[in-house]
Amino acid sequence: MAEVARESLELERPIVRRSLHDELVERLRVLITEGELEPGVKVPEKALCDRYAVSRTPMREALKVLAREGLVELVPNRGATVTRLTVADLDEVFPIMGVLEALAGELACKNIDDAGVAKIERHHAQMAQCYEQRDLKGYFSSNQEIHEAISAAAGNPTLTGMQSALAGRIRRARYLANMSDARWEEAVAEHEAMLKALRERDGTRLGAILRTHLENKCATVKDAIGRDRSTA
Amino acid sequence: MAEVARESLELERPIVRRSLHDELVERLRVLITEGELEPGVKVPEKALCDRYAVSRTPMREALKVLAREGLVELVPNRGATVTRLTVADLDEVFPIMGVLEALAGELACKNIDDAGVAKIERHHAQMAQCYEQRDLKGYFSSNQEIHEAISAAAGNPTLTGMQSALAGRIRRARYLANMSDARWEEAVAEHEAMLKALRERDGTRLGAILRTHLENKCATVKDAIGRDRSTA
DNA sequence: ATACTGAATTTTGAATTCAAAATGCAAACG
DNA sequence: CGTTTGCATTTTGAATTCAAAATTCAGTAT
Repeated sequence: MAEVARESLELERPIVRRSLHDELVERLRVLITEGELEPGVKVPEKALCDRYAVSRTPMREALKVLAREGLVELVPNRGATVTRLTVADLDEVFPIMGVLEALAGELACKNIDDAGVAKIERHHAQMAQCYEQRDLKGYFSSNQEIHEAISAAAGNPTLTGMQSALAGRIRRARYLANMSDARWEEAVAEHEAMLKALRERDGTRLGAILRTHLENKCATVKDAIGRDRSTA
Repeated sequence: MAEVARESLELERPIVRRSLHDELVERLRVLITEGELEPGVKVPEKALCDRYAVSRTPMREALKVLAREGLVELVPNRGATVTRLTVADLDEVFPIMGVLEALAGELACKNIDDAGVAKIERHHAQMAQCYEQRDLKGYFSSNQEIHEAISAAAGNPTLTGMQSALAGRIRRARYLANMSDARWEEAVAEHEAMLKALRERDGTRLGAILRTHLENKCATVKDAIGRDRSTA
């Protein structure tokens, strides 16, 4: 009978059909953060429509969303431009990132299990190795994974979402090429302290470390931007 | 000569012509926070288009933006529904609000001038008076003005924007009708402490007070929601 | 009577169309 | 020779149109 068949059917997650505009939001975000669309330039709506073979409707919906994220600026009747990243922007964004990461750290200490800590330990080891080899690219990559892992461990999707939105806004500063040896060493030391606090589940201390870590990072990035006018 | 005329022209702020979709975002936000569009119901796209005499294009753009703000949920091919506000949501949002307000408080202490403090003192007096008269509506109103004034004094538009987005998300809980006398008294005491810290420009203390203030508020709101199933 | 089937209707996503605004450009004027 | 003015072109905002998907509902079979 029908009953049996119905109960034997497992509940699978529904096939995710994404809307065009959702897809576009992601694609455009990449274009901007990767630097293909440079700060200050007008977003070529028509050209992008051709490129992705979509009409202007979903493209414009995507631009509205990106505007809200702060990646582009929408001037009525004059289209979209990629927002410039100024030093003032960094001074606005980094302190916020700081308190959000601190909160994430606190929550992570409350919720994380040993397996979670172990995972972060592995990322940390990876990062330390990159530091030894002066592999800046690899260092940044595992560094990001650590911060994302902490955020995930906090178990607060809203928080994680806000963090990634802010991170996206400043990622464009391709400061990757710029980090003094002294600062780099300091950053690694800060990460050691983080890991220790996390092992001990000391949320307050981890939060404080993360916040100053971000403050220092802000100074570093501002410094890099000051030298490289192309991002401003 | 032309020079003279040109220099005599003052630089005025440009006439703001808002796009339809921008206007709609605000209107819809009000509909949702004021409760005309109740949590859980499907957003009647067609009806709203008729109501505001616009076509579906700007309406859908507005819904995309609201979805990103978390006020509506967009399911592909199934339209928009007003997001329900669950206790879990509050547990996510309030801690974030807490650290953002704390940061705003810290920054405000750094930047605010005496006139700014005086303005907040006035709101505070107003609020205290409402408390004496047990005027809950008025109390909430001046309460909100105080928090907004602190945020404004922080001088960080990004921060203020994030705060108002989060506030909008939880404002719908019309917990206005629910606040125990004991909690109310406590809240007023917390506000007294805030004002004192602000007068003394003690950012760290103000931040800490704001954060616990929000934590307490969260407990109160959760309590109210627990009783009133219509919001959940 | 109840549960399934399938066609009609409605709703949604996206392309196209249309009007208004901005931009570019060249001719006219000082 | 440099400005300014008016026109043509392009770009933008919004309405309309069209196709695909979901929903509704009547009819059928069990």
